[in-house]
Amino acid sequence: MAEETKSLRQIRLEKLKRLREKGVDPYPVAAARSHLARDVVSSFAELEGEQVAVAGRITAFRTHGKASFADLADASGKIQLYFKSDFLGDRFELLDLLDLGDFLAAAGKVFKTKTGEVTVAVEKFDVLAKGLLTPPVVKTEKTAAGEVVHDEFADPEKRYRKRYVDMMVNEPARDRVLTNAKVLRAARRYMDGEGYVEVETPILQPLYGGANARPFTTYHRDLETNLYLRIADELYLKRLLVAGFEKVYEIGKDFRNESIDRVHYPEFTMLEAYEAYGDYRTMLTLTVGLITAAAAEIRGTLKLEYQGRDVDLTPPWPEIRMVGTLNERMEDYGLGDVLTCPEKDLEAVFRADALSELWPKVEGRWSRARAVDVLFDALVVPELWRPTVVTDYPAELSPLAKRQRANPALAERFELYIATMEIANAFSEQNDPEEQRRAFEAQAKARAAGDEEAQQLDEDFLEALEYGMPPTGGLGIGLDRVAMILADAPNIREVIAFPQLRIKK
RNA sequence: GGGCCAUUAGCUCAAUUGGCAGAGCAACUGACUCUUAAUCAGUAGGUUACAGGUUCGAUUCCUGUAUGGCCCUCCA
Repeated sequence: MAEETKSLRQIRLEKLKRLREKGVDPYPVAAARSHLARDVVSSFAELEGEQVAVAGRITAFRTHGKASFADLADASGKIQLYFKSDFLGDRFELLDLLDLGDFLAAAGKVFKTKTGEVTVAVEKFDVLAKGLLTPPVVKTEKTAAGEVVHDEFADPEKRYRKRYVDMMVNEPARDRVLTNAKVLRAARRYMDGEGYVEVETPILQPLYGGANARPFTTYHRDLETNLYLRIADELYLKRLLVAGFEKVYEIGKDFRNESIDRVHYPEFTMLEAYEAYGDYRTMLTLTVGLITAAAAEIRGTLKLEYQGRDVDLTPPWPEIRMVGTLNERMEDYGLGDVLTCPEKDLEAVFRADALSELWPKVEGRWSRARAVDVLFDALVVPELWRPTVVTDYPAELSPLAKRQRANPALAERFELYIATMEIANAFSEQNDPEEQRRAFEAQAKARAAGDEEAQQLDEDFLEALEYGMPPTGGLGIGLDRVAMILADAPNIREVIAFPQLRIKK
């Protein structure tokens, strides 16, 4: 600990000691509170002249000799306190022993100052928790142009490492985490309202499946076996459809052992839902309903701004066909259809100057489907700003989905993109055990060829399918990303309360 | 894994060509009984991320390391 920190802390320790010498308990068990800060302000008309008791953290002091003002912040907002020696007598001197960051309870009459600020004229106050460390002092100035933040606690590393300090002093940081909580609540409310049953399936799994990703591995001592942290809930939720459940959903963390960037985080929150007798169109209706309901509930509008650009969530959302759109975009290369053209021609496209930078993405694990996926990601996805539903994915990229009857090369599947982020992914779920086995075997082949993210063959899941699973629509929604959109968060870590950083040695 | 950039007081940031490391906020002392980035006067606070190198002299130039950010790569 730096010398300077020690001395600031030392000063506070001495104040703590002096409080105790004066018979003040700096850490009492409980506090009486009659009103939230915001409610005192909003109900001023009724509360003027009435006694209130508020409690919170001291965020500012403005002393004037025998009178002092302080700002007291609780979860609802801020209220100004007015300490006057006439009201407080000997207790007024205790103010010298208070610091920014301390928790305080204060009781007194509500009034409005000369300058019009709703304030509590404190007649009695109690220390609730003495702080020993000095929080960063962030001040906001009200100007004609709006609020200006001074000395903002803004260093990304400090903010993420001491997230409780970040959220203590930066209200927007707190709000983004709160928005995440609201998304969870809105999603549950919507799914429950649609008659879905919320279930829990294993996080520790003997085999991982349901997505293409590298897992985290752990070891169970008593079972004497390696287990994986799930990368998806999918295969267990489908077993529940075999079991006789018809509408199930799960909200939980999935774990994928990949790097962190603006939109990816190794433990992220996924909503998965499965509906018997539904298909991917059923799940699209559900997705639109859930996301618009969440936006309306949390933001009060469907017309949002994300990172300075308008995002209108008003349905219907445009639909584009993945392969069809790509074919249009690739007309200059004279391929015709990327799914049926000679594979050599498709490969040649990656040698063309304009696309040569994409070659490393397919080199070494070439397949037509992968090539199509890479091209779509590079050429089309960056343009998908407004909510866009993408259909007609190659079946090969969708091993857990049913094939389209009219065109077996394509899967019954959609992905939803908003602000170029993949938000949702849904299929008509494969329920033919033999088709499913073939798809798994193709994955096993890709795996053997070096694709570390290809899926494993899950015999128990296949056995479950052999008992019969009804035709089913399935859906996954990345809830952190929904929260990003609704919180206007530039980075997925902003909506996560305690994002992981490298351990500092 | 690769490229670029950053790291100075508790917090936010300066420091000219390589020449005594500064300011605001916070803290401390004092003044002030309606302030709100309160104000005014004063005081204290530093291993310039870490380890080396070049130099009479390094916050500054060089090398390495650590951590972080952004952009690539991979996952949703």
